[in-house]
Amino acid sequence: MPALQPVRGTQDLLPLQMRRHRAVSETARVVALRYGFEEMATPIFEFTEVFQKPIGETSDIVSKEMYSFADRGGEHVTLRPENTAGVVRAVLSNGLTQAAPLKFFYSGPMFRYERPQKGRFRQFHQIGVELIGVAQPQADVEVIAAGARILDELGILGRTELELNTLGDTETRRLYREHLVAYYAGFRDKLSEDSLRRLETNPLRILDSKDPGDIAINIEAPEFHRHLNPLSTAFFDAVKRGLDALGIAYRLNPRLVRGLDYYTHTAFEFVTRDLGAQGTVMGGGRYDGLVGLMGGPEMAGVGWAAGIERLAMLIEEPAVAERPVAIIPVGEAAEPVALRLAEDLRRAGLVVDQSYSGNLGKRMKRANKVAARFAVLLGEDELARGVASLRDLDSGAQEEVPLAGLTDRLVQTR
RNA sequence: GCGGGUGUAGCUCAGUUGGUUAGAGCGCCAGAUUGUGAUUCUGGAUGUCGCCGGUUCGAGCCCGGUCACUCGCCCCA
Repeated sequence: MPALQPVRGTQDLLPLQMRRHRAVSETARVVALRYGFEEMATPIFEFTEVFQKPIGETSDIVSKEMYSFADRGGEHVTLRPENTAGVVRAVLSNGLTQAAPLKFFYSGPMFRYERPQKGRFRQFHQIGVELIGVAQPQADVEVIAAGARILDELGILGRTELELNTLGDTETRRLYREHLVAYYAGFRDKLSEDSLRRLETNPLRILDSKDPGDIAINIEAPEFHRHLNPLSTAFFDAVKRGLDALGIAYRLNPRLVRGLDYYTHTAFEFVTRDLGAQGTVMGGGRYDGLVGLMGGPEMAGVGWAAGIERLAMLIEEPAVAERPVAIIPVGEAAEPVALRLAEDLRRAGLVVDQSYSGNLGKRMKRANKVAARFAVLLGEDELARGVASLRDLDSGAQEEVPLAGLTDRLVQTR
């Protein structure tokens, strides 16, 4: 039995779970389309450099979580750990910068070499939207609104809370970072090991530390909002006003930072308490500067990504699609008739289940197992009279229906 | 990468201070019912006790290692 195991951190999506995934990605796709985001897809692997610089050399993702390898031609490629960099690469590769604003929706697998946990996998799936080429705060508001709408249509908006913060523009961020490093430098002997490391890699992260000693130090740390320049403040105010106007509730969280280097201004996360340690269900923000960083023109951008597995764990069991009609031939002579009838019904759009062997009792059991709504019984005596016995499997009522009118009859009962 | 917990049938889980043929429920298969399912009754099959090694007369149980899952840290979706 322990024969073949899936690779650590990967999982099979059997029909039960696949239905949940499909419900999430399909709901998201339909809603995103209403907001004007068009579906697109990029390759699941790219040249390593596509991710390296944008995400940041010091980020956890690039420094220790990427599936990178040299292919047979010696090219250094990486399984995508996230999709924003890939989308921006596609924009540049296809010369789409002239067509801004660009609005994209995507859905697909991502790969990170992390320690698996509840709601955390090495191959996982994300849905996401990107709005590229709009520097106005309305874009942030629309992107967040689309996310909230999707969560709402999935029936889980009430189980999440929107946390909001601003990272300021590039200038603000650079100055604040300098202040922070200067402040923490005075506590080198008191900071936790993790935070000492963060001081080198991403000092903003120290603000988010859970270490009691760090928390004490953080009380006196320079406050970010005091370093925001007027432009950044005005931008953030406009985003908040927009959300207020739409009635989208949020909680300001000055400690909310993003793991990826390319974020500026708005940062947000929809979090839940229902998934243990992996509370973030959707996260994103503004990334002005990313397009330029990747070699394109200076171009604004804002977007989010959400984990399909995490969302799938939160939603109600999706209803199974349409219940099938079970075709049950009795005797050799009925087999070809049943085969044709099944085709006719399918052509008419009905879901049809066929049984392959066994006596009538066995085939009825199968019909029951696949949750068939009706069973169509075709025996010698029915054939002789050009009829079929139509059995309602819920009520048990059974009647004879002329074969010629069977399709119409079943289509009407859908 | 660090710390804790758990691995027994397809699934959920019992299994006494180490003791001889390892159990239950559900599911599965068959029969009661050779043209009528989901109910009921009767019967049946299924295990490298996660894996490797050690201790012991004897290991599902104790010890070491390993793999997987899981919870927390880290990080994030």
